[in-house]
Amino acid sequence: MAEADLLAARREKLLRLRDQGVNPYPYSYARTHTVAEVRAAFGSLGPHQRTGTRVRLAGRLVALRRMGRAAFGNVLDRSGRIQIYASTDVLGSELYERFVDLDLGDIVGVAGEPFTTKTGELTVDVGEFTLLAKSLRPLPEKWHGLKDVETRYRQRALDFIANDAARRAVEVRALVLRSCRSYLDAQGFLEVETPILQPIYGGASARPFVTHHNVLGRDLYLRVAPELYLKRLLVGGLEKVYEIGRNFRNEGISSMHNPEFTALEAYEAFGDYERAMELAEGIVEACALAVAGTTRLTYQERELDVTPPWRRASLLDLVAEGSGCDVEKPLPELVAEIEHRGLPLPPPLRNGPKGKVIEHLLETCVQDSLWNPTFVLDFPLDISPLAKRKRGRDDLVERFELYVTGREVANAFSELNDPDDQRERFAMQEALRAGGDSEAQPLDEDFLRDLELGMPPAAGIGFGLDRLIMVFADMPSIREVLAFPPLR
RNA sequence: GGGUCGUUAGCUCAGUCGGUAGAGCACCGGCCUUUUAAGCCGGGAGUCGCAGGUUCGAUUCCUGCACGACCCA
Repeated sequence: MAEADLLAARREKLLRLRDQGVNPYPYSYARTHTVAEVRAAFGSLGPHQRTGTRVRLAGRLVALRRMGRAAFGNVLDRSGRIQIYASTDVLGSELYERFVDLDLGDIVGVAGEPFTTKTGELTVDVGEFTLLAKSLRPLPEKWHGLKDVETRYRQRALDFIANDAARRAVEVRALVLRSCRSYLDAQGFLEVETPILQPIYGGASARPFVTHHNVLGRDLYLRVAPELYLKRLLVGGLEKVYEIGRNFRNEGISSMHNPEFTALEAYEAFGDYERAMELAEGIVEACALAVAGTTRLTYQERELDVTPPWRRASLLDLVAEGSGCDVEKPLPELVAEIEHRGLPLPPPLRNGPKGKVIEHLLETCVQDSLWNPTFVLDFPLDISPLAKRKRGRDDLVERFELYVTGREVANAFSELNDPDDQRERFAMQEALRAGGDSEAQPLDEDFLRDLELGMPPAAGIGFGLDRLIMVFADMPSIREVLAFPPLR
């Protein structure tokens, strides 16, 4: 039937119900049990058992199998789906006819006795039912469901009705956020909120979105990271702070990138990046236990073990091993060797900075192999303007990136707190910007002034939570873990 | 930005070496009191993504565009 006819048929039924005095959109329903609660209470019965009790369920009617004067259906609520049974024996013929006149997709309340069928399936024998919301549109196919990716993303509510995995991803996000908060709260951290609209952006190498404040008459940036504000809280003596919120980076969309993404940043005074590693292990372990009950997971049909402690490897060692290149060479010689070996190198990188070349080698020759959690340690100073120099190496900083399933999920430093060094780093960034690097970080005088007050040495870490959620939700694309993915 | 693939009924998909299209589910009617992708009988349902081109004729071939997926930058 054409879609218009399907819609018209439901509209006619809606009118008919109103004529019969039925309110198709009543105000509330006193539910006593979710589906999961019914299963928890009665799930262990053998076949052909009655319970002698009555439950009130509410949810969406997602299947209806008529057999003359009896029918089976399925009701789906937040916690799952359960079979229901309706018969003229219990309802009488008039109510029964009304029951089987329900449409797939209708939201209903049903009250009745849980029992088990001859096959042992837990079923609710409907004694009363109430239409709670008439559905005026057809549902996707019951067996194959809704598969078309474009429709799934454009009509996400329909996707959540039809696909359990889509709903599960929303739940996993909530579990991950809750676990991060519980872990950090238990460690004595304070959850804070810092500006999203910023007069100067900073804290990450990225191009910003620009917006405009009419009353102030000035442009503002959507933050690319909360880092500089969180550090100013450290200066202010808050000592252990974290923020969970949206960052915005003006870049493309891919299976790993979304222009707005959820970040967790945590800063702890008096620690260094060793402490940040402990935090990373603790946070991920807590999430794994909350979502899966174990730290031995499966991601995309491959085993993934996130049990701490994790592998630690130096960036330069990994890159040297993965690319075969001598990364201690000066930039021109390194570029020559890369090209001699036939490795890809985007032309703009040939002029450096050298750190970007090494980072590129990490991405192209190493990262895919970093499946179980791996701390990649000690980054080049020239691409790390907010991190403290590595003890004993002037060209490196105490910084790590955490890789899981071949993807970067976190980035952490021993935070730079020497205001004069920080000013020099900003100057290096300004020079890069002058050289055409649109992602270089702008100098922030207010931040420097606060650093001059004295910021305690500190561990700092930032997680891309969407990517972490992908791991725990076993999803291959960031769009699958966004309730409403971006659309063109 | 580049390459490859895709877009057919509400949904999931076939198909047409160029002659305006099919199935299952869903929907409508009938039968059916333990089904669970229920079953049986019957029925209706399509601008074949959009716009051009070639052709007697295009859903099919060609070009462009839109949207999407994957890969590359």
